[in-house]
Amino acid sequence: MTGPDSRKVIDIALVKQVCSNCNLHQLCLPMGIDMEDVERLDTIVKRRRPLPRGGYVFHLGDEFIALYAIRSGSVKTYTITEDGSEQITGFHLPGEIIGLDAINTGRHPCGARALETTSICEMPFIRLEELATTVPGVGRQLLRVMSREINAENELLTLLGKKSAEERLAALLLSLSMRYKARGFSSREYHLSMSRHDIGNYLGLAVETVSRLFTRFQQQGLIHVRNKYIQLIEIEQLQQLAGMKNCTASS
Amino acid sequence: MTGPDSRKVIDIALVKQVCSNCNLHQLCLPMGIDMEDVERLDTIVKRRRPLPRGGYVFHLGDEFIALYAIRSGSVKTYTITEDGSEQITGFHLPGEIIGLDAINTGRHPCGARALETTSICEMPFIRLEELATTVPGVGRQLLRVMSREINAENELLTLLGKKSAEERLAALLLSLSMRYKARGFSSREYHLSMSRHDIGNYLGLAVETVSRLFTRFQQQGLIHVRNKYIQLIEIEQLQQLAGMKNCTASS
DNA sequence: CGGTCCCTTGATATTCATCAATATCAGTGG
DNA sequence: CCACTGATATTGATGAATATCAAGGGACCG
Repeated sequence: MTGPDSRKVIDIALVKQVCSNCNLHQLCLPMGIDMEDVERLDTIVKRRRPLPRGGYVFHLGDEFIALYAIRSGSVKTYTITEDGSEQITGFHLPGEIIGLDAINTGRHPCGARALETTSICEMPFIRLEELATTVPGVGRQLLRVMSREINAENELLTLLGKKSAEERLAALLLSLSMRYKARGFSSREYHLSMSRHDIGNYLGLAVETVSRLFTRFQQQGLIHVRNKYIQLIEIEQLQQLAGMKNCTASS
Repeated sequence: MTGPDSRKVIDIALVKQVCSNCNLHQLCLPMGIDMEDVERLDTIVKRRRPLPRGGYVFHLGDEFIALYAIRSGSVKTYTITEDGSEQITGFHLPGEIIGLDAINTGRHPCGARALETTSICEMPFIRLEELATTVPGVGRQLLRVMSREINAENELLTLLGKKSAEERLAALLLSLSMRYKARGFSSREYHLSMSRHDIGNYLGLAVETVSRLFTRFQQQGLIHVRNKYIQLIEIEQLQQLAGMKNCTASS
């Protein structure tokens, strides 16, 4: 740590530590904002030390101070029902912003925990609002991100309201696949950072059902799973499965 | 209509046609914005003629031009899945704002139809954004409204993911009750503007299940239903039912 | 190397959807 | 006012999807 090139190492680390150099530019808050303004955004973003698996980004009921962007790793957000059981409301990948649901009440109505070692960018909301008044693009983008969030939840609603267990799992696997792809990772294989339990919770299914579906999909040659590592073999068939169920012989 | 006091009648109608005099002030966009600024908001709000039952506020896929506030009546928003079936994503009462999910893509990812004769206020989004840059309160309130929407959807997610049919219906009835109350109507009795089919669709249940639950609740003396008119008799028991299921003899 | 959590698999139970028949309601026109 | 029509709602019988219960195997961690 004190060798001749330690300064250089630190420099590289620092360079990576700003929005303008972040490869998630196109997904995160800076999207559609020009360079000059991104630099102003940079001044208010704080980086926190990496969170271990299971660490809290924020707790349920915490006072709302900041929005959080995921830099690397993954996070689950969840609420707790009156009877004490947890409902996971989302799995979040790098470039996504969490905490938006706290703006309304000033307290976090959900909690957020890291599913693996995770780096977070903290954006104090007051500073962000200030910035929004001087930089119109920031306000606009903030609205867009929130709108996107509403869209995502609408999709999940449809999933939980109308779809079978099969369709739900296929949809989740494909959703993760597409989102990893958008982030420059493989869309054919990835690491499931969440437990089977979490998947079941999120999809409104029992753990056992999820487990059975994994084995069945594998037997059908659609996927290949080995613990947390998954390969999607027949993506098209999965899409069929996720989308339309009553299409065995018809249409 | 052409009697001596017709002018007065018209005047009253006109007076009611502005945000500053709207009794939904505390729920709608003007919430927390001071009088002066509300008047500026007034200048961009357009009132449309009342929509008949079944009329469209906007269609699925329509270009996004404006947000819409409900002035009176009620509206359902819905998406259509790939296989053509509809998923209702919300029932909306006076004071609520719809269309927020279109900001992201510039197109409405859901449709919106009146459940009964309904009056709507149209707020062109460009004008609203302009206003937000000059009046910070407007931008802040817009974010808050969106945040509230995300919260509402999170609750629905929990409902669809974890709760039994009984719990879901009880929760919906109570939600409507509370929302009517906040609008100055009775929380003990109200008019169900949506069909049983819509209720089932929204809650992820078959129509028949909804119907059976209504009769069962009635037999248990919890409610009294007659067609679309409903009275909540045992609100506390309904809350029990909506919240925690495994509490018959235990805890 | 032992403990604990996580995952898988099988047997059974339950909830709710589906199918089918009737009943009721809201219009429409005779 | 009444009969007629289609939409909407209720009710019963049956079945399928999925939860629950129970037990064993495997992975991860100190």
